[in-house]
Amino acid sequence: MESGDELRFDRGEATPERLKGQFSRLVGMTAVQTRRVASEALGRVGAHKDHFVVLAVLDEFGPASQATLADRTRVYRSNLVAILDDLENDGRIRRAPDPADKRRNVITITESGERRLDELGRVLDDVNDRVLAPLDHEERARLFALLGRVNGYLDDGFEKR
Amino acid sequence: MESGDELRFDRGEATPERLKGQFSRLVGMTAVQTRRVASEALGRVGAHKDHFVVLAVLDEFGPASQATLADRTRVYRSNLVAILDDLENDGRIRRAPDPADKRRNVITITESGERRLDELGRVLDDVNDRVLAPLDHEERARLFALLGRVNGYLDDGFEKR
DNA sequence: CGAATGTCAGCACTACTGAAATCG
DNA sequence: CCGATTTCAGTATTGCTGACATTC
Repeated sequence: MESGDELRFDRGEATPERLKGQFSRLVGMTAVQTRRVASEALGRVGAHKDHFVVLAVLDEFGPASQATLADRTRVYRSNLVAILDDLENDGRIRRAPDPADKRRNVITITESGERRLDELGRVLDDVNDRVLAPLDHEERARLFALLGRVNGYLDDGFEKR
Repeated sequence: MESGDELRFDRGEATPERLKGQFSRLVGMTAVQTRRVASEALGRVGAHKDHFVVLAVLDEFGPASQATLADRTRVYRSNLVAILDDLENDGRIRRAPDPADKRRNVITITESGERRLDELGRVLDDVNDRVLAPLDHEERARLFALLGRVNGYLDDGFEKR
């Protein structure tokens, strides 16, 4: 057996350590553990992952209907309803019927929502720092770039629904 | 504002694109999509993610009790039962009471199980190739190394239960 | 009429907890 | 008696589907 290789995912007949070559397992375990840290930290301030996502795209793209909000956040329209209920009850967003199209609601972030976004952003930045602690600045950038390319490819080249 | 950086996850006051700097979101979305491809491919041959994992560690570490098998695979003991039921019914493993300790079962992979392992390994290798298509050989190795370090850190430094 | 929108109800899957029964 | 092992029952969360009423 040849040695020296950091990791083996190349097609060998009977690979000794098959598990470590499985990307689905590696990325899956990392995601589960990262999610646990993130949702625990968010839960401590009474927030949910999607609260941040919705506020972030509202801040970045401006007011929008729930349908386009669902597209931008990748949160399903059906699940978005409860998230917006939460945010509305806390005064983080406004949900007003669109006069131009009575089917739609126009969702707008409030100033309270902007503050909340900053708060949640700090919480998640801290989570990032803790989870990515073993990597230095440059390595984190490389990891983001590589994962981002895989993710983008799965979105596009793999056909959407 | 400096430019030219591929991605920004460094702490800037009001980062314009906050979403793209969130590791939890990036790794989460990638994991979900990768899992979909993997479990679809495995489902086409009537298999489950954990079937492969269990067979792989049995092949690598040899016969073991369900408890140690659960530790090695990171499949919960409670969930492991059904997985072993499946594999046993298909003749992929043998489950025999341990004479030395009547609480335990000794799980052993059969020759049919070895063949199944090879088959599932090929299926998952193919999934890897399809999911990681946008990355060349070297980039895949880098991604594995980086993700592996984060994952290992979350296992150790973050304490286990 | 067909299509889009917000909403609700529910399903599937995964990760996880708790407890009972058996045995060391 | 305490602890470990297998098993079962059930929970929580997430991603996802389908249907319905309203409106374009």
